Amino acid sequence: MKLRAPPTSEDELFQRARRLAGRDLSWLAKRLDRPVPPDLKHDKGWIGHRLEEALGATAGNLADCDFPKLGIELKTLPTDENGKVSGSTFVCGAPYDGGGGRHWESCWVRKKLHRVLWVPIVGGGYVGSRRIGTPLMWTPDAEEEAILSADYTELARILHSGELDQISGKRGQALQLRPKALHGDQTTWMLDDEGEWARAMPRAWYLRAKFTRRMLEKAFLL
DNA sequence: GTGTGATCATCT
DNA sequence: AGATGATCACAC
Repeated sequence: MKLRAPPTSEDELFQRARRLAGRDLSWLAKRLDRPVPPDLKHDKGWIGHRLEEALGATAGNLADCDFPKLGIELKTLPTDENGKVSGSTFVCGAPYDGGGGRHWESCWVRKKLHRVLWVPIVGGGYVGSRRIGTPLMWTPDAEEEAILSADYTELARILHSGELDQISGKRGQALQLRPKALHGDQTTWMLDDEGEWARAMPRAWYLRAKFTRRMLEKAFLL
Protein backbone atom coordinates (compact mmCIF):
# COMPACT_ATOMS: atom_id res chain seq x y z
CA MET A 1 0.00 0.00 0.00
CA LYS A 2 1.27 3.40 -0.91
CA LEU A 3 0.24 6.22 1.38
CA ARG A 4 -0.38 9.56 -0.20
CA ALA A 5 1.75 12.41 1.05
CA PRO A 6 -0.12 14.65 3.48
CA PRO A 7 -1.75 17.67 1.86
CA THR A 8 0.13 20.91 2.47
CA SER A 9 -2.86 23.20 2.68
CA GLU A 10 -6.50 23.14 3.63
CA ASP A 11 -7.47 23.86 0.06
CA GLU A 12 -5.41 20.98 -1.28
CA LEU A 13 -7.02 18.64 1.22
CA PHE A 14 -10.49 19.83 0.29
CA GLN A 15 -9.83 19.44 -3.42
CA ARG A 16 -8.67 15.89 -2.86
CA ALA A 17 -11.88 15.13 -1.00
CA ARG A 18 -13.94 16.76 -3.75
CA ARG A 19 -12.36 14.56 -6.38
CA LEU A 20 -13.49 11.47 -4.45
CA ALA A 21 -17.10 12.62 -4.33
CA GLY A 22 -19.43 10.46 -6.40
CA ARG A 23 -17.20 7.40 -6.30
CA ASP A 24 -18.29 4.32 -4.43
CA LEU A 25 -16.26 2.43 -1.87
CA SER A 26 -15.56 -0.50 -4.21
CA TRP A 27 -13.77 1.95 -6.47
CA LEU A 28 -11.83 3.41 -3.55
CA ALA A 29 -10.86 -0.01 -2.20
CA LYS A 30 -9.56 -1.11 -5.57
CA ARG A 31 -7.56 2.09 -5.92
CA LEU A 32 -6.02 1.44 -2.49
CA ASP A 33 -5.52 -2.24 -3.24
CA ARG A 34 -7.71 -3.30 -0.35
CA PRO A 35 -10.45 -5.94 -0.25
CA VAL A 36 -13.96 -4.76 0.58
CA PRO A 37 -15.24 -6.52 3.72
CA PRO A 38 -18.66 -8.23 3.43
CA ASP A 39 -19.88 -6.02 6.28
CA LEU A 40 -18.41 -3.86 9.03
CA LYS A 41 -19.24 -6.13 11.96
CA HIS A 42 -15.63 -7.02 12.52
CA ASP A 43 -14.03 -3.87 11.13
CA LYS A 44 -16.12 -0.89 12.08
CA GLY A 45 -13.40 1.61 11.30
CA TRP A 46 -12.84 0.33 7.76
CA ILE A 47 -14.45 3.23 5.94
CA GLY A 48 -12.73 5.84 8.07
CA HIS A 49 -9.35 4.20 7.58
CA ARG A 50 -9.77 4.03 3.80
CA LEU A 51 -10.61 7.74 3.65
CA GLU A 52 -7.57 8.50 5.77
CA GLU A 53 -5.39 6.60 3.31
CA ALA A 54 -6.95 8.22 0.28
CA LEU A 55 -6.59 11.74 1.64
CA GLY A 56 -3.11 11.33 3.11
CA ALA A 57 -3.92 11.55 6.81
CA THR A 58 -1.06 10.88 9.17
CA ALA A 59 -1.06 7.18 10.02
CA GLY A 60 -1.00 5.92 13.57
CA ASN A 61 -1.10 9.33 15.19
CA LEU A 62 -2.42 9.44 18.71
CA ALA A 63 -4.48 12.04 20.53
CA ASP A 64 -4.01 14.48 17.70
CA CYS A 65 -5.77 15.69 14.58
CA ASP A 66 -5.65 13.68 11.39
CA PHE A 67 -3.81 16.55 9.77
CA PRO A 68 -1.76 18.06 12.62
CA LYS A 69 -0.03 20.60 10.43
CA LEU A 70 -3.35 21.91 9.16
CA GLY A 71 -5.23 21.51 12.44
CA ILE A 72 -7.97 19.60 10.67
CA GLU A 73 -9.88 16.54 11.80
CA LEU A 74 -11.29 14.09 9.23
CA LYS A 75 -14.61 12.39 9.92
CA THR A 76 -16.88 10.24 7.83
CA LEU A 77 -20.60 10.76 8.27
CA PRO A 78 -23.05 7.96 7.44
CA THR A 79 -26.16 9.14 5.57
CA ASP A 80 -29.13 7.54 3.85
CA GLU A 81 -29.74 7.83 0.09
CA ASN A 82 -31.08 11.35 0.57
CA GLY A 83 -28.05 12.60 2.42
CA LYS A 84 -29.77 12.52 5.80
CA VAL A 85 -27.33 11.68 8.58
CA SER A 86 -28.17 8.24 9.92
CA GLY A 87 -25.89 7.81 12.90
CA SER A 88 -24.00 9.44 15.71
CA THR A 89 -20.39 10.54 15.41
CA PHE A 90 -17.62 9.51 17.76
CA VAL A 91 -15.58 12.51 18.92
CA CYS A 92 -13.05 11.35 21.51
CA GLY A 93 -12.66 9.50 24.76
CA ALA A 94 -14.09 10.91 27.97
CA PRO A 95 -11.86 10.17 30.96
CA TYR A 96 -13.51 10.51 34.33
CA ASP A 97 -11.16 13.26 35.40
CA GLY A 98 -13.04 15.58 33.13
CA GLY A 99 -11.58 14.74 29.72
CA GLY A 100 -8.71 17.08 29.06
CA GLY A 101 -10.17 19.77 31.27
CA ARG A 102 -13.49 20.65 32.75
CA HIS A 103 -13.80 23.83 30.79
CA TRP A 104 -15.10 24.02 27.25
CA GLU A 105 -12.49 26.55 26.22
CA SER A 106 -9.63 24.15 26.77
CA CYS A 107 -11.14 20.69 26.30
CA TRP A 108 -10.37 18.01 23.75
CA VAL A 109 -13.87 18.06 22.32
CA ARG A 110 -13.62 21.70 21.32
CA LYS A 111 -10.15 21.23 19.91
CA LYS A 112 -11.30 18.23 17.86
CA LEU A 113 -14.37 19.98 16.51
CA HIS A 114 -12.77 23.34 15.77
CA ARG A 115 -12.05 22.42 12.16
CA VAL A 116 -13.50 19.24 10.63
CA LEU A 117 -13.54 17.85 7.12
CA TRP A 118 -16.81 15.92 6.96
CA VAL A 119 -17.06 13.25 4.28
CA PRO A 120 -20.60 11.90 3.92
CA ILE A 121 -20.87 8.19 3.14
CA VAL A 122 -24.13 7.78 1.28
CA GLY A 123 -26.30 4.69 1.48
CA GLY A 124 -26.40 1.53 3.56
CA GLY A 125 -26.19 -2.14 2.77
CA TYR A 126 -23.19 -3.64 1.02
CA VAL A 127 -20.13 -1.58 1.94
CA GLY A 128 -18.73 -1.45 -1.59
CA SER A 129 -21.87 0.12 -2.98
CA ARG A 130 -21.92 3.03 -0.53
CA ARG A 131 -20.84 6.28 -2.15
CA ILE A 132 -18.59 9.14 -1.13
CA GLY A 133 -20.58 12.35 -0.87
CA THR A 134 -19.78 16.03 -1.22
CA PRO A 135 -17.30 17.01 1.50
CA LEU A 136 -17.78 19.87 3.95
CA MET A 137 -15.04 21.89 5.60
CA TRP A 138 -16.62 22.98 8.85
CA THR A 139 -16.14 25.13 11.92
CA PRO A 140 -18.98 25.46 14.45
CA ASP A 141 -20.91 28.70 14.04
CA ALA A 142 -21.92 30.80 17.05
CA GLU A 143 -25.15 28.90 17.59
CA GLU A 144 -23.50 25.49 17.35
CA GLU A 145 -20.65 26.56 19.58
CA ALA A 146 -23.09 27.73 22.25
CA ILE A 147 -24.95 24.41 22.24
CA LEU A 148 -21.77 22.38 22.37
CA SER A 149 -20.37 24.51 25.15
CA ALA A 150 -23.51 24.16 27.27
CA ASP A 151 -23.68 20.39 26.77
CA TYR A 152 -20.04 19.92 27.53
CA THR A 153 -20.18 21.99 30.70
CA GLU A 154 -23.09 20.00 32.07
CA LEU A 155 -21.81 16.56 31.10
CA ALA A 156 -18.23 17.20 32.19
CA ARG A 157 -19.55 18.28 35.58
CA ILE A 158 -21.41 14.97 35.94
CA LEU A 159 -18.35 12.99 34.83
CA HIS A 160 -16.20 14.75 37.38
CA SER A 161 -18.74 14.42 40.16
CA GLY A 162 -18.36 10.66 40.12
CA GLU A 163 -22.11 10.09 40.18
CA LEU A 164 -22.06 7.10 37.86
CA ASP A 165 -25.81 6.61 37.79
CA GLN A 166 -26.25 10.13 36.48
CA ILE A 167 -24.26 9.38 33.34
CA SER A 168 -26.61 8.56 30.50
CA GLY A 169 -26.70 8.78 26.73
CA LYS A 170 -30.01 10.57 27.13
CA ARG A 171 -28.36 13.73 28.37
CA GLY A 172 -27.17 16.51 26.09
CA GLN A 173 -28.73 18.28 23.15
CA ALA A 174 -25.86 17.85 20.69
CA LEU A 175 -23.14 16.10 22.66
CA GLN A 176 -23.73 12.87 24.51
CA LEU A 177 -21.76 10.49 26.68
CA ARG A 178 -21.93 6.81 25.72
CA PRO A 179 -20.02 3.61 26.52
CA LYS A 180 -16.85 3.00 24.54
CA ALA A 181 -15.24 -0.37 25.08
CA LEU A 182 -13.99 -3.55 23.51
CA HIS A 183 -16.13 -5.77 25.72
CA GLY A 184 -18.96 -5.31 28.13
CA ASP A 185 -16.72 -6.14 31.04
CA GLN A 186 -14.01 -3.67 30.17
CA THR A 187 -13.45 -1.10 32.89
CA THR A 188 -11.33 1.87 33.72
CA TRP A 189 -10.63 3.65 36.98
CA MET A 190 -12.54 6.60 38.28
CA LEU A 191 -13.13 8.52 41.48
CA ASP A 192 -16.66 7.91 42.72
CA ASP A 193 -18.90 10.43 44.46
CA GLU A 194 -17.23 9.68 47.77
CA GLY A 195 -13.73 10.17 46.44
CA GLU A 196 -12.93 6.46 46.37
CA TRP A 197 -11.33 4.63 43.44
CA ALA A 198 -13.84 2.53 41.59
CA ARG A 199 -14.20 0.59 38.36
CA ALA A 200 -16.47 1.91 35.62
CA MET A 201 -17.17 1.35 31.95
CA PRO A 202 -15.12 3.67 29.73
CA ARG A 203 -17.14 6.39 28.06
CA ALA A 204 -16.70 8.68 25.08
CA TRP A 205 -18.11 11.85 23.59
CA TYR A 206 -20.43 11.58 20.60
CA LEU A 207 -22.33 14.03 18.43
CA ARG A 208 -25.99 13.24 18.01
CA ALA A 209 -27.26 12.62 14.49
CA LYS A 210 -29.72 15.46 14.97
CA PHE A 211 -26.87 17.89 15.31
CA THR A 212 -24.83 16.77 12.30
CA ARG A 213 -28.01 16.44 10.25
CA ARG A 214 -28.82 20.10 10.88
CA MET A 215 -25.21 21.01 10.17
CA LEU A 216 -25.35 19.44 6.71
CA GLU A 217 -28.70 21.07 6.01
CA LYS A 218 -27.30 24.47 6.86
CA ALA A 219 -24.35 23.90 4.58
CA PHE A 220 -26.10 22.40 1.56
CA LEU A 221 -29.67 23.66 1.59
CA LEU A 222 -29.07 27.31 2.34
C1' DG B 1 -4.69 0.22 29.15
C1' DT B 2 -5.57 4.35 26.02
C1' DG B 3 -5.74 6.17 21.75
C1' DT B 4 -7.52 5.95 16.80
C1' DG B 5 -11.54 4.57 13.43
C1' DA B 6 -16.77 3.85 14.11
C1' DT B 7 -21.13 0.58 13.55
C1' DC B 8 -23.90 -3.15 15.64
C1' DA B 9 -27.73 -4.91 18.48
C1' DT B 10 -31.53 -4.09 20.95
C1' DC B 11 -35.20 -1.63 23.12
C1' DT B 12 -38.53 1.71 23.09
C1' DA C 1 -37.42 4.41 12.78
C1' DG C 2 -34.65 6.71 16.16
C1' DA C 3 -31.89 6.50 20.01
C1' DT C 4 -29.15 4.27 23.67
C1' DG C 5 -26.02 0.99 25.24
C1' DA C 6 -22.68 -2.54 23.62
C1' DT C 7 -19.11 -3.96 20.75
C1' DC C 8 -15.04 -4.82 16.92
C1' DA C 9 -10.13 -4.04 14.99
C1' DC C 10 -5.67 -2.11 15.16
C1' DA C 11 -1.50 0.92 16.81
C1' DC C 12 1.32 2.06 20.55
